[in-house]
Amino acid sequence: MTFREIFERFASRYLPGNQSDAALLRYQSLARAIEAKPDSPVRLDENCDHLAFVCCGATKLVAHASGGREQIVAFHFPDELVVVPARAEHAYTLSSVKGSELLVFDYQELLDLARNDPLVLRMLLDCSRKSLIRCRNKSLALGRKTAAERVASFLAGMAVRIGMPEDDCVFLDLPMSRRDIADSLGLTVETISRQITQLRSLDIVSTVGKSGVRIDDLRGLEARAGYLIASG
Amino acid sequence: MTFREIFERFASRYLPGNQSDAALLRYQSLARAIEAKPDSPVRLDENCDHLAFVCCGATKLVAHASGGREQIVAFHFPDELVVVPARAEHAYTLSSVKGSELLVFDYQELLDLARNDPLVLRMLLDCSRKSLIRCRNKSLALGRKTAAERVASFLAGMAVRIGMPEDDCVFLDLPMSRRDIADSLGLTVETISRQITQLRSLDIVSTVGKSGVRIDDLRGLEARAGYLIASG
DNA sequence: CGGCCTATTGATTAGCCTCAACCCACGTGG
DNA sequence: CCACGTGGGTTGAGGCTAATCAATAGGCCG
Repeated sequence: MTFREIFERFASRYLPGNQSDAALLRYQSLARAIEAKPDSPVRLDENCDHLAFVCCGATKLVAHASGGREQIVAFHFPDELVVVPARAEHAYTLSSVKGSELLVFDYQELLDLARNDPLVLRMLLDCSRKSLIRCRNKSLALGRKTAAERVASFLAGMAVRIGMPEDDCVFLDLPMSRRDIADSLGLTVETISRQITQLRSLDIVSTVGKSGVRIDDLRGLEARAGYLIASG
Repeated sequence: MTFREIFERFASRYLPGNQSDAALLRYQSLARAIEAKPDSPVRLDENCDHLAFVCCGATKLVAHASGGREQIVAFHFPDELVVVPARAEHAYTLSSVKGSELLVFDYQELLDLARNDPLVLRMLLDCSRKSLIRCRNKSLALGRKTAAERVASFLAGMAVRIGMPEDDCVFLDLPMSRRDIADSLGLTVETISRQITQLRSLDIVSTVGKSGVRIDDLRGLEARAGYLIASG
C-alpha cells in the first residue's frame, strides 16, 4: 500500500469529514508510514509519545519488567489506534505480531495541530477511553481470574474483535502465537495449550492448524469466562 | 464543605481560567455533590458513564467477577478525577475507601457541554491518558510480578501519590485496608501481611499502627519492585 | 475493661510454573 | 522424493508460590 492510501484510510476513519484539503495536508505532513516485519519491535523516537494507526496486520503493546519478563498490555487490529508512551519514561514497546503497516504520529505534534479541533480531540478521547476500558477488564482477568477463565475471556473477546461468523459458530484466525497469548494473559505457553485442549475436549472449540480456532459453543465459552453478568 | 466550595475547587483545578461566569454556571448546573461513607458504594445512575472529582477522602474503582471476586482497578485521592463506566454495561462500582466528598457529572452531559471547548477536552484527554498509563502498569504487575514485587511497587507508587516526606524517609498514612490492598494487587490479605512483615524485617519499612507505614529505604523498596529501568 | 474487627502468624493445599520430552508442520538439501 | 533439521505446539512429572483454612494478637470503640 502507498503512503497516500494508508493516510486516506486513516483520515476517512478518524478525521472529521468536513476538513479542508489544507487541513488534511497538515495532518498528513505529521504522519509517517512504517512497515513492520513479523514479531519485530516498531522503531520509534524514545523521547516522545506516539499515536499509531494500524492499517493492516496486528500489533502488541508490551510492558517490560526486570528479568526479561514481558506483559502484553493490548493487541491492536486493522483500523485501530494505539497510544504508545515514550520508551524513555515508561518501559513499553510496540511490536508487530504479524507483518503490519502502520501510520505513526508524534502524539504531541498531533495534539498541537488538533488543539482547536474539538472533533479530533473527541476522537482521541474516545480512543483513549476504549483502551482504558479494555485495560481495566484485563486487570480484572489478571488479578482475579483462573487460567481457564482467562483463556475463555480471551477467546470470547477475540470473537468480538476479529471473529468471522460461520453458520452457528465463530471462526478465529489468531494472528498471535501461543507465547503472545500467554504474555497477554499472564500465563505460560504450556498453560494456554492445556486450557485449549480442555476446551476442545468439552466441544466448546475446535482447532484448525496452528492459528485457527472455531468457537462451536460461544455460550459455553462465555459461561466459563468468569463474567459477573451473564454467568452469575 | 459546601457544594459551592467543592465546585470552586474542581473548577480552579480543571476548568480553564478564562471561562465566563455564565460558562462556569453551566458546568456547575451539571454537577452534583455526593458524600460517601467509609467503604460504601457511590450510588450513580447505572445507565450512563460518570466523571467524578474526588474532593476529599479516597475512592476505589472496583471490577466485579463471578463468585463475588473483586479487583480494585484504581484508587483515587483528593483532587483527582475518575471516569466511571455505566454499571449496566460493565460491572464496575465506585466506592469510597474512607469517607469522601465527591463532585459527580454525567459524563455525556459534560462532554456535550464541552463539545466546543478544546481546553476542557484536552483536560479530559489528559486525565484519561494518565489513568490508562496507571492501568497498564497495573496490568504488568498483576500479570508478571511476584507478590513481593507487587507490594513493593504498590508502596513505591503510594509514596509518590500520598507520601509525606520526612527527614530522609517517606511517611504513608494508608487510607485503605489490607483487604483493599489485596484486592488491588490480586493477592490475599494474608499475603499482603506477610510481605509487609518481610519488608519490616529487612528494615525497608516500619509500620505505625494499622495505617501508618514509614518507608525508611526507598531505594531498597524500588529495587524490589521489579522495574525494568532503575533495577535492571 | 471487654467486645469487635482487622491484622498477623502458622500449617496445609492447590494451581500454575518449570523442566523435559515429544509431536507435528514446514522448509531445505541431498 | 525422502531424510533431516527447526521451531512452535502439546503433553507429562514434579516443584514452588500464593491461596486456603485455622488460630492468635492487637488496635479501637463503647
